[in-house]
Amino acid sequence: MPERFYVTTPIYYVNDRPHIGHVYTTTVADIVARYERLRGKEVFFLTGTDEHAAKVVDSAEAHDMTAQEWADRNAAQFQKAFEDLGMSHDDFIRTTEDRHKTRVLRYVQAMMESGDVYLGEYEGWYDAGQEEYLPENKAREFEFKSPINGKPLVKKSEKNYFFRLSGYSDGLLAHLDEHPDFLIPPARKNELIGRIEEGLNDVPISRTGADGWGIPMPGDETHTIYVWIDALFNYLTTVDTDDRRAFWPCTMHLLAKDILWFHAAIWPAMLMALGKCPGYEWVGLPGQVCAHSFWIAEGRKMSKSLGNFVDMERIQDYVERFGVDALRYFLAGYGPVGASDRDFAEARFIEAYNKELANVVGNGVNRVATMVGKYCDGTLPEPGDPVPEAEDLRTSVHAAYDRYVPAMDSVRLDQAVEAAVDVFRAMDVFIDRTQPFKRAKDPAEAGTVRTILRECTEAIRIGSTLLSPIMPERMGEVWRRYGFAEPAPGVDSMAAARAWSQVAGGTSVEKGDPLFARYQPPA
RNA sequence: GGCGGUGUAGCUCAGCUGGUUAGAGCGGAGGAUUCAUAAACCUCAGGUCGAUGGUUCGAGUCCAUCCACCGCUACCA
Repeated sequence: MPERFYVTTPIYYVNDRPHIGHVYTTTVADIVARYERLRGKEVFFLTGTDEHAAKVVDSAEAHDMTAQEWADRNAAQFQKAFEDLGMSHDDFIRTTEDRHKTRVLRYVQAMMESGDVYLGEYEGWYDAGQEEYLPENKAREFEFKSPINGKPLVKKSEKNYFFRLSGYSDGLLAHLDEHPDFLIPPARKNELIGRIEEGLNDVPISRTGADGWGIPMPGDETHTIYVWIDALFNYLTTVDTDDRRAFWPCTMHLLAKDILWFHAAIWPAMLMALGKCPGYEWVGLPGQVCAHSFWIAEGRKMSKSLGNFVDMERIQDYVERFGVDALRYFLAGYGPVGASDRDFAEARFIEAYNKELANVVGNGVNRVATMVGKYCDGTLPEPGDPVPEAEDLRTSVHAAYDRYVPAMDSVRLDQAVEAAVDVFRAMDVFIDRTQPFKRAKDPAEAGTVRTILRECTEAIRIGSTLLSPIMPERMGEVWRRYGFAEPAPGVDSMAAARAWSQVAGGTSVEKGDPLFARYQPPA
């Protein structure tokens, strides 16, 4: 029975246009999913759309559509974007689907019966645009206008259903203490603990006047389940089926830092509450919440007012110029996976592309293929005479491998990428030291040339395996050219790849076009 | 206001529990080579390690204070 691995992205707000933020989180999830599949695990990778916000109704009206039509149209844009980028998600959940709605109802019903959801009264300043209440002090700070769109806040008092978050601060703190890796990066965990220790209030989880859009509170049609609560449950509803239930608890939730509180405080508390209900004993807490930071665009914060979002059009432009895999490489290697924001800047992209992908990885693959072609008639030779420098190569490659695995396991994609590229750097150094191209002129050295090229081939096999979750298409092409076996599902191909001397001689090696053609900026 | 973080060569950053002349990559300069994508290779950076004051035989590396910026959060108006 293979180990299971369940990874999620947030479900994306269907009123948004897909942009670099969505693409980034989903790409990171995709890389994690591919890596874990390579580890031989049974992976379930989920993404989707969050559709029950009241603003969806407004936007639909503005476009002369029904809310459902509008949601359909926009959800399709996300689906297309992820499809175009080759994401390997196993399912795409939409909160307007019956399979989601029916289960959310059951969960909330159960928590009402257990007393963790109760009817109470809430008074506050409501921001209709954000569908959020602001506490009195906060509202005053913004002069009773929405901090987002500047529209006046509305003083509202209403009966609401509340979730008893206040009852879970000890439970949350204990969980964070017992599971040090529950929330990464560590800086976020400190923030979270600090905030929990300041005290937790119960949170309203329903609103009124939703006009039939959204999921009604069980037994009270006048209330609709607050969209955030509805949305969080997607992680559970999608796998709450007989054949998928074993994927719960979710292994990893990936998300951006702005929605950390919902995922690392409210969501786990809700799961604790639900897990106490009869029939839901199987509902445990997710293994890890991984909160990355933001991309900024060419040094400036992305904002609607600046209109400088890196949108799909711009992303497509990068894909056309550099390829999807190069985009993935940049996102992984230079992205805000840690606690600080990163700059999506063309100059950084081109530098990474030329210096690492073209000059090191692509060039290395090409370099060896050419030599095999010239010195061995394009056929991978059997090893020949010993070459002492090979020991250094193996040591370097294994050291890189051993840095890569823990980096991937902790979602430090930047470090993982660097380690993987180091394999190719080590191979370059090895070639420079041993100079097979000089030895090739001396017939007495034919045996060492064969050995050198075989060693290089091993390095390429291992390096391409490490890079394959990040650049599946290009690394697949390397495997094809060199005749390497494709990783088989269900076995830990990553662990197996570490061993040396796995490539059989006698297979032909194809040179092919440059893997990553050097990019010349238009002068 | 509180808590936390960051501030190291032109740029992007490494520097774990304090210890020989403070590192890498990129950019820039020179050289060498030809197996490779006009690329890969070698050499070259004398930078108050944000500021000041401490602890110590010895501090980017610990302590205090201050400055700048960032994050979470509170409060006042």
